[in-house]
Amino acid sequence: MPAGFNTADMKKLDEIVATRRRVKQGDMLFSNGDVFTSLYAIRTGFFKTCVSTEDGREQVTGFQMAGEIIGLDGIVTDHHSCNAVALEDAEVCIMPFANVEDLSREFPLLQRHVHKIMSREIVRENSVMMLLGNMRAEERLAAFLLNLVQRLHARGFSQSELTLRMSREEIGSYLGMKLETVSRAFSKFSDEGIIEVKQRYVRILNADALKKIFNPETCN
Amino acid sequence: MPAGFNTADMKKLDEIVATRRRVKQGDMLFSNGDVFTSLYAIRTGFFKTCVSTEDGREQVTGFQMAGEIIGLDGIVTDHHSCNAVALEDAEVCIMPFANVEDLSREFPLLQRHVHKIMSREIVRENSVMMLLGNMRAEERLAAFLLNLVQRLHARGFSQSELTLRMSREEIGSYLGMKLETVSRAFSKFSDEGIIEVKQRYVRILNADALKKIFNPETCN
DNA sequence: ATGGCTCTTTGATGCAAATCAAACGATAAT
DNA sequence: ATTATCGTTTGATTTGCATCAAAGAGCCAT
Repeated sequence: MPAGFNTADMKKLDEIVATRRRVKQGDMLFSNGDVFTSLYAIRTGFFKTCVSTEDGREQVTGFQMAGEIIGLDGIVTDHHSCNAVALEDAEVCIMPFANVEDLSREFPLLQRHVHKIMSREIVRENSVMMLLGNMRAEERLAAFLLNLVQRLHARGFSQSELTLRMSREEIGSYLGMKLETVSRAFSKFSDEGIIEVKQRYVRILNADALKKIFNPETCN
Repeated sequence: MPAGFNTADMKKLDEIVATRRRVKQGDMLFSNGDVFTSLYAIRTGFFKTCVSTEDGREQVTGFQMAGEIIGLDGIVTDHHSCNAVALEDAEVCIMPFANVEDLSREFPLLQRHVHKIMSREIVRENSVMMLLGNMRAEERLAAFLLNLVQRLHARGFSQSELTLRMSREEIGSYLGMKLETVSRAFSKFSDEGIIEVKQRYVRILNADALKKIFNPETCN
C-alpha cells in the first residue's frame, strides 16, 4: 500500500484487505473461466500464472511473489482467463474489486496505485515478449535469473543466492523453451563458473557475466 | 466511450477527448523515455508499438487501430517505455491522464471502462506470450491474420479481405520470426488455397482452415 | 520511360533448440 | 532398507527456422 494516508483513511483501506485465504502448494487460487470478483495480494508464498490452449499446451505467463498482485486478467470479461497456481503453501489477501474501485474513487493515491500496478504488468509483459521474440536460450535464462534475484533482493533476501520455487519445465514454459534446454543452460553457466547450481538452489557467482549474457552492450 | 451517461455528463467527458493530434506515417506519437502525460485514443490510422534493446533488437509489441488506446505503458514510471509509430497517416485524441483519473473518480462507468482497457491489454499480451512461447511459425501467422481480420470486421470492414498496414518484417517482429519465414508462410497458405496474397492485400478464402492451423482442436 | 529505392519472394545452407532416449539423483511410500 | 516416482541431467539425432544469397516486383523521383 502506498504511503500518505492518515489513520482514519487507513482504517477504511484496511477493509479491502480484511479477508485472507490460504492456498496449499499445487492448489489453484483461481482458474480459467472462474468468475472474477477480487484481486489478490500475495502475503506469503509463490505463484505461477498460466494460460493453456484446448490442445493442452501450457504457457506460464508469470511468477509472482509476496507483495505482488494477481487477478488483473479477470477485470475485462468478469472472468479469469488464466490459472493461478501456488508453487508453495501461500496466503493471500482477498481484495474484492468492487471495494477497490469504490475506494479508488475516494482516494486518488489508491487510484493511482492501482493504475500503476496494471501498467507495470503491461510493461513487464512487453519485456517478456522481447525475451520470447528476440533472445536466445541462454539470454532468456540469464534475464530470468537476474529478474528473480532482483525481486527477491528487494524483499530483503540475498542478491546472490536463491532457491527456485518452480521446476525446470515451468521455467521453460515461461521462457519458451524445453526443460532440457533449461537444464543445459544451467549446466553451461555452471561450467563457466557464472553460477553454482544444486537442484533448485542457485548461487550467482558472477552477476556481471550474467548481465553481459543478457545484454552484451550495457556492461563492458 | 461507454454508454449510460446523460448529456451533462457527456459534456464533461468530452473534455478529456477535446484535443487532437495528427501523426504522419512513419512518425512517432511517443517514444521510449518520453514523459508520460496522456493516453491516446486512435481516431483514424494504424500504429505499431515496439520496445528495443540497447544492441538494437526490436520487438513489436502490438498493432493498434481506430478505437484502441495506446500509452498505458507510461503510467507506471511516468515515462513511456516503448515507441508508438504511425504505420499510416493517423489522428489521435489526446487524453491527459490526470483528467482521465479525475473524471474516473466522478464517473464509475468511466473508471470501470479504464480498468477494462488495461485488463484487456494484459490478457492480449498473455495470448501473445502463448503465441511466442508455444506455437510454430504457421500457427502464429494464422492467429495473427484471424485476429486482425476479426478486429477489422468489428469496425465494419470485410471479414475476408484486408490490406496489411505493416511490412513482413514488422509482422515477423511481432510474431517472433524473420521476414523470410513470414513470407514463406504466406506463400504456403496461398499454395494451399487458404488465402490469396498480393503484396499487402490478403483475402481469406478458407477461414476454417486458418482456424484449424491456429488451433487444430476447436474446429473439426 | 529510366534508374534507384525498398519490400518481397524463393532457394541453398547452417545452426540452435527440439526431440528422443537413457541414466541419475532426490524424495516419498512401503 | 527397498522400491517407486518424479524431476533433472546428459547424450545422440532431427528439425524448424535463421541465415545467406540473389532475383523479382512495386514505387518514387527525375
